[in-house]
Amino acid sequence: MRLSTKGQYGLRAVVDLADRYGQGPIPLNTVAQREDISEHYLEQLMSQLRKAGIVTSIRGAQGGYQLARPPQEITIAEIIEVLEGPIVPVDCLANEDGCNRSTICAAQSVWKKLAEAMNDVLGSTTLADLVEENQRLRNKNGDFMYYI
Amino acid sequence: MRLSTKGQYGLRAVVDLADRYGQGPIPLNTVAQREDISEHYLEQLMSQLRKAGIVTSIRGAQGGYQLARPPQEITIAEIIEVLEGPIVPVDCLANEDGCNRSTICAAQSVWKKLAEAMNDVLGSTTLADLVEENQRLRNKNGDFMYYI
DNA sequence: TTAATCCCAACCTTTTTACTCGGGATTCCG
DNA sequence: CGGAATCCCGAGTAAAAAGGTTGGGATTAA
Repeated sequence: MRLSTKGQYGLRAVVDLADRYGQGPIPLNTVAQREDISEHYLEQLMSQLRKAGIVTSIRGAQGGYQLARPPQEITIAEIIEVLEGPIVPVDCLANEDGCNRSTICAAQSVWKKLAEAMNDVLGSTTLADLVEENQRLRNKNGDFMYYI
Repeated sequence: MRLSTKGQYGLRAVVDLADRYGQGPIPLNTVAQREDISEHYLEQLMSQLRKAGIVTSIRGAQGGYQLARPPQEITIAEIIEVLEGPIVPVDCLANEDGCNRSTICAAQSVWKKLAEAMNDVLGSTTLADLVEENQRLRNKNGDFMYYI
């Protein structure tokens, strides 16, 4: 019932990008350092996110990654789905064919309700919400950021 | 983001017992056969559920397992917690100490909301609800059961 | 006494996780 | 133009978790 580090790292990295949206491409090594994630490993996650259209990349010197869309248009559900697959507690909800017991399995009803609740939360939260949360945390910590 | 088979099998087995609550102990092999689960593997799960006070066992011939309490007093959350650990999407919510980034990590806010939603669903559904659902499914399938 | 049952610990195989490694392709900058 | 900074890609790998299996011991009803 846990996310793997892919989902956790991936979200942190994307929030990091969201925090700097509009400031041009951010090289991966700075994200990796700030978030304390292995750069090479993070690279693999970013590759998936790029192919899914969540971030874009610019190669070469002064290159890096940036969000493909404004933070308020990217939900957490989208990000997690890319990195962890469909947001469902059991496989038989994800596979079109379903499990062979679906017509006789009461358990499925509770898994359906659970899947719905999870998607509600993750689908209604956007990166903009987390950027705002970050702002709030920074203020609370008296750790103000000065932008030039 | 998926339950392991422990949670899935375990719930199915317990629902099976709930369906027969009040009929005395049910031997494990009949549950295993009905639910199509390896008997020895299921045994390990039942052992955990017994130690957690969800089922009781009676040894010897004519023995078996039964619910320790009426179905309406056992939530799905309880069962899943025994078999899968705390119902949280990330470890840093489960460990008392939390992660070392907790004061600066916006991601945690969304994981908290998610954990809450999951616990709401699983904590408000009881085995009685699933027994009822089973009844409904049986009726829909025209598969009536006759009890002697 | 015997068959049915639960109880327990150890072992095993496969898959997944969480990386690391090495090198190639682009692009900016001086 | 050359070199440094980047992203891109595929393979390899060690450790952990998943999903069991095996074998035997303890209890109890009939």
